[in-house]
Amino acid sequence: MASSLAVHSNGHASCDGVVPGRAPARDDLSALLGIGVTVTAEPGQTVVVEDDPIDHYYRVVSGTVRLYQSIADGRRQVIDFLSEGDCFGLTGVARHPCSVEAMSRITMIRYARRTVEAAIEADPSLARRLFKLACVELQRARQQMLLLGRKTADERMASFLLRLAEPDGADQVVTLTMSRLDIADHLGLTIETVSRTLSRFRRDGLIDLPNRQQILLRRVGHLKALAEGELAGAA
Amino acid sequence: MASSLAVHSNGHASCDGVVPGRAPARDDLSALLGIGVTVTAEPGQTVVVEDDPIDHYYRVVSGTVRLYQSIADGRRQVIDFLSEGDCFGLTGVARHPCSVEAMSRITMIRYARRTVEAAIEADPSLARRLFKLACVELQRARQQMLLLGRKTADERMASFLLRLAEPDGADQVVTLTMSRLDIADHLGLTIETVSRTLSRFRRDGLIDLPNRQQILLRRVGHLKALAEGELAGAA
DNA sequence: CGCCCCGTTGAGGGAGCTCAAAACGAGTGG
DNA sequence: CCACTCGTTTTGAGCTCCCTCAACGGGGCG
Repeated sequence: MASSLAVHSNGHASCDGVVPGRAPARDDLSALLGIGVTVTAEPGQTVVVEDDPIDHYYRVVSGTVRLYQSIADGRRQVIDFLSEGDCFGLTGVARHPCSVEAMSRITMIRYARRTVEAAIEADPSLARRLFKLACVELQRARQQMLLLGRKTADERMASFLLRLAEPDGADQVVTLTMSRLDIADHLGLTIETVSRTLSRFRRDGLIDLPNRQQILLRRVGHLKALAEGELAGAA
Repeated sequence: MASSLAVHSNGHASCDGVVPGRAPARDDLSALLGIGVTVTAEPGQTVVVEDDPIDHYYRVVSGTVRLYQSIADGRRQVIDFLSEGDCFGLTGVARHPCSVEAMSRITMIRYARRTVEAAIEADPSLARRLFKLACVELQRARQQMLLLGRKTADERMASFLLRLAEPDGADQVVTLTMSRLDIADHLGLTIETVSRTLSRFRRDGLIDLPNRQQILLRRVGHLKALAEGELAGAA
């Protein structure tokens, strides 16, 4: 299942602890690490396989990737979606906790694990920043645990849409970079439930669906109430 | 809902980023931080409230606590159970991502946030260790996401039992420090489903239930297969 | 044009939830 | 030692939300 990877230098690809760094800390590492190896991959290609030993650290330059875990019969949990500026493979554990797959044609910069460790050695403040990044990721993961463990399909969908929208505005347009299947596997639902829920949101005037990639949030307040579970017994 | 806390010095209590450190790194911090303030709490008392600003770092000395998140109508997701040697409140974010509640009479050592930050300043290697701790936590959180998003009730229960057992042996005795309700809220199930699942496991010879607090694992291999989702279509 | 993939919609079923009651265990007081 | 209470756990019966299975629709591409 692990596919080859279009790498500019050599064909090997592997990474690590998977602490995707979000925007706030984007530049920190790249400045310290200097030049890495540019790597590209095609949609569907596997960059990293779960449980592989960790050899590299990656930073996404363009395109989108998904982090996921899976079990025996193919069930899959999409942990997160990463895009430009996000990182993964920062190590704290020996083996990859997730597989990483390209969702589009992607470009990444790859650094050897030793390079990163040397940089940490050279600049101790780097470790602190990595720690903060990891804490933010942890917070995200825990919010997702609440979503997966205790929210209804409607609440999951609303939470997901609002997270994609991020900067709060009145009429938000959300552009989906992932398929319905990816969304389903991220929210612990089936593709049909995702589709049905979106359709019902549209009928109820919560959103518009101009096309398959875009969603217009019409009643953000209502969606927020839904996401927070405040409309528990409502139609 | 936030209750007072029996604190030896003053009555204030609050903490932070919640990176519970597991056994491997237990001693690291305490050695560096020196003496903290001893704090005790009674069963059911709230030590930290979600979204509170983070002021302290805690280390559990005795007893058990639960970390959880909750939403409007009282639904609750138990993130983790912490016991002797585990830590929480290591900061990387400004506000508590979880509430923390005592499950038994507990003793903790509390350090001011500044103390911890000064220690990090003094010994840069500390940040690296914190980072690794956070990565381990992240890995746990992600495994739980897979469990919550994609596993059946049986698989969740089996996974949970095996995680409590940890050091693999033939006939493992697991002692539960938490109620059925806590288990349910950790596994994203109801108390009834937890109870029914355990009863069925007993009928099927997978476990014994000598009393309400103890579980004897009889067929560990079978439980493992269940936990990994390898018995997807079996009775 | 025709194929294929993805998304949508429909009908029916089942795993787990809800509501309800009984069983159990621990603590308390007579 | 027993009677009583109270909280937790177990068990039962019915229902619901979401899943499964299946068919249809539409856009992209050869």
